[in-house]
Amino acid sequence: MAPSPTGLLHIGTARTALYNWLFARHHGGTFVLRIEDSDRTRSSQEYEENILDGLRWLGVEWDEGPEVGGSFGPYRQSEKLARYREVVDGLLARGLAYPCFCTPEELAQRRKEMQKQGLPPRYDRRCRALSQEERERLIAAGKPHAVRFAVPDDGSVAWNDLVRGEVEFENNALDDFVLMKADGFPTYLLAVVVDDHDMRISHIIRGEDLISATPRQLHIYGAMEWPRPEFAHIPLILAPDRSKLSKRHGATAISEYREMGYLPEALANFIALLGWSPGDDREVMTKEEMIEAFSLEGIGKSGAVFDIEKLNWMNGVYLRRLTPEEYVARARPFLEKAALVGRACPRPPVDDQYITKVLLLEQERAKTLGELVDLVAFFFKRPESYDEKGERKWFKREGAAELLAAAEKKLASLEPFSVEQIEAAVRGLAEELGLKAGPVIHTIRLAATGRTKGPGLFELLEVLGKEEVLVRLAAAREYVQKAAE
RNA sequence: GGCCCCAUCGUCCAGAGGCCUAGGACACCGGCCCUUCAAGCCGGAGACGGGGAUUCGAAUUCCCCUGGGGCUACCA
Repeated sequence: MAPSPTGLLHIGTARTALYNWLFARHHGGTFVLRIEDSDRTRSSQEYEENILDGLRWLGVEWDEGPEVGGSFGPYRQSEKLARYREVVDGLLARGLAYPCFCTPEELAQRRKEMQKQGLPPRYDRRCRALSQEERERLIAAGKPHAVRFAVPDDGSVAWNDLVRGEVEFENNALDDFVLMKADGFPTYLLAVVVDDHDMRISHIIRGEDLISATPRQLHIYGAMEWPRPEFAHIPLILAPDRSKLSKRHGATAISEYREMGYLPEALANFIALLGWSPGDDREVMTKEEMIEAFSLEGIGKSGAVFDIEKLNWMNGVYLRRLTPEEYVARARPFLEKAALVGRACPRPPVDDQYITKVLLLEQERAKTLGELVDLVAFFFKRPESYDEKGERKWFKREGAAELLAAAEKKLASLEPFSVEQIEAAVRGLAEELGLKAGPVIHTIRLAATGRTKGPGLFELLEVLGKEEVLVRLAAAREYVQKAAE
């Protein structure tokens, strides 16, 4: 797996890494990570860290690569420039590659003209025709140049793609592609081949967007007389409009999902299923199960739309399966980040026990840890307003203020302030008022939380504590009375 | 435009000639449970892009069309 650090770890890249990892684990192979930083203008340390962090967070551990080492390093292309130079010089010496003195500006200009004439925009190979003397003269004169691969005029290249089957490209459809840029950095095409060979890579599993890079890579293997690895091109992850998923479609970085409160195991599980299936109807699977079931045959050929709804569902499943301890440990940082913990509500004291109770009360409802923050906010902050619809339905009712006053009185005398006691009190109150339990419960809920939805009322009130409940009930009562005037 | 790839419910997958009156999951709709929401349970609606061909028989094989996507840089 060889991501280039020119952006945050993308969902697609993460899935490719996951497939590589599952494949390696399934077959007892070695999963190699390499940083493809051959574009020095776009690569950055920050992105590299984001990628490494993201992969580790997802549980995709590499056996060889940056930070862990290995016997076939370096694992960063910027650190092995001399090696690429050596390969290029060999190709140059054998006439399989040639220096090109055309400037990027000239090339762009010619491309534009060809397009205008309705021709495919290709390199005209003019530097291929230069004589040896001319080349030496230009090089001696210090003219900057790139090195291009001399693609044969006819014939074709083909390979048996492990996902797609037989794929073939005609040579005459191929440009004389650049192997080394004028700045001495290799292009992707050269670097991957050299690295894959040096690192003894047996299988290359990558996105379909690189399928057209394959014939050119194959030519380099041929020219170097190196054994070819196997190729498997997996379909792309699509946006809802079925185009390649990109930033304009919303969150595409793994780190963004992490920040939103998705669990790594849920995200990994979901992403794995985008384009792969174990062959049966299993969906929620552990890493071990996926490793066991993984095969390239199980990978589909068509692009998969990233459906956030299903991810949300799956995240909810994982959230609910967490043990209380794990769940609280993972959720807490989100509360802290939202500054809910540590500030606000005077009573009861916001301590570990309180936080745990609050969190557990909402475990079933949250789809993400980020969403959880909103769900539990009222446990830390008194309601500043009341749900509009709820207000119309419960507060504008005849006798709402009286109901709240009666509830205050009744709850004030409870000892202990427990679920059972509260339930008995509230139900008793309904009876006294000649009402069904529903209206009473809903009115109290709105008063205590500002909301119409949430955990069971009795449980919620117990956690909030008597004192706090009474304060809120009084505030709501006053609010209702004032609104009635 | 050229080259390459793809084509089953709205979405993700199952299906590798008869087991398919096409199965599962998300979403959607209805019901149950119930103090609300959520969860859970039960049920419903919903697809083989079109046309040829091969075959006793095609979602599954072949061809054409159509549609979608990717690539087309001294990016990767």
